[in-house]
Amino acid sequence: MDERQVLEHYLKERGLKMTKARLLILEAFLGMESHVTAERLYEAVHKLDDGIGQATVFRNIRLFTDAGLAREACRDDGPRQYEHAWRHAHHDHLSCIQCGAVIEFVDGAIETAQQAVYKKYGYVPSGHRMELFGLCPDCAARHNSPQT
Amino acid sequence: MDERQVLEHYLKERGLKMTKARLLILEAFLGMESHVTAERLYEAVHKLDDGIGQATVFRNIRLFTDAGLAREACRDDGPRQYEHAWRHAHHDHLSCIQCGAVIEFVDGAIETAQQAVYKKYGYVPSGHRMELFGLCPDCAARHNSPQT
DNA sequence: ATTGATATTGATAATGATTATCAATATACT
DNA sequence: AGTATATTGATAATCATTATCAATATCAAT
Ligand SMILES: [Mn+2]
Ligand SMILES: [Mn+2]
Ligand SMILES: [Zn+2]
Ligand SMILES: [Zn+2]
Repeated sequence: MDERQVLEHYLKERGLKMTKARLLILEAFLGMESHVTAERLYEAVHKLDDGIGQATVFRNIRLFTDAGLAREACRDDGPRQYEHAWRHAHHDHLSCIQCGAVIEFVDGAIETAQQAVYKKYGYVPSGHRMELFGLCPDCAARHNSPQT
Repeated sequence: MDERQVLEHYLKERGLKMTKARLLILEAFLGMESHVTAERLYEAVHKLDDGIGQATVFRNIRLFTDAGLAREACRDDGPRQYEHAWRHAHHDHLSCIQCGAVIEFVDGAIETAQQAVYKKYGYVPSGHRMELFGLCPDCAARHNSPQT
């Protein structure tokens, strides 16, 4: 089952309709790298068909999220960021506060410890978001030897 | 060194001035429980002195953050949330997606594992943010027995 | 205490991101 | 093809926050 089929199934299931715009936005999204903002997605879509309004892009990336094709990535501030969710497993982020470089990772020990926290407080897990901030190796080096 | 002294020190250090409004907003903030929004802080301040504008509240809670008296709490969406930072150690959040109940916790195993992740990728740690989502015990119970 | 340089304030406009509104149109069943 | 209704694009509205700016308060030096 590929992304288009997932969407078609999701739509049919609740009486929604497939449209030219919807499909185009999906294709644009699939062709972009992770951490896409609605604005950047709109720009990409606009190149393929300049008749598509940006409200439609906002509406549909949101729909894709409900359908399980996209998910909101960590964002500290600024516009919402989306990443692919279909066949893209959960992961957390390690971000450089200087240059913005982002590493995606999964750490077994952390995931296990998180389950223990849920258990301790009697909560039923539904998901989590974790972002580690720091200086990437390059920025750290530049930081320690400013103009040597 | 109490909060007021911290602020005074921070101000003097960079040629800024202490004002009536500034002090009032600080006192209001200190008198409120964690996870305060600028709007709620403004309401509290307004009761003490209705001549204080809300831009001033926005400006000063931001200043407190720079001064190390406040810090931004996790927020998924909606207005920015602040919590006390002076003599309030780092912690993470476990939130109920149904009723919004929030538990603050620190887990040694997670903190240790996070350091290992930093090391693995050669990043210099500067902080992190983690929020676990789920159903609190009450909401989970209500969810399993809707109207029994 | 008076002065003077300047940081601060309150009111309000502006911004940025997202959502709501709505008439026109496209879609998908029959 | 006909029909009910979901969708669209344009645009207005909303929400949280920041910028602008003239008037005022602060504070270190006289
Ligand atoms: Mn990611
Ligand atoms: Mn907290
Ligand atoms: Zn970097
Ligand atoms: Zn709950």
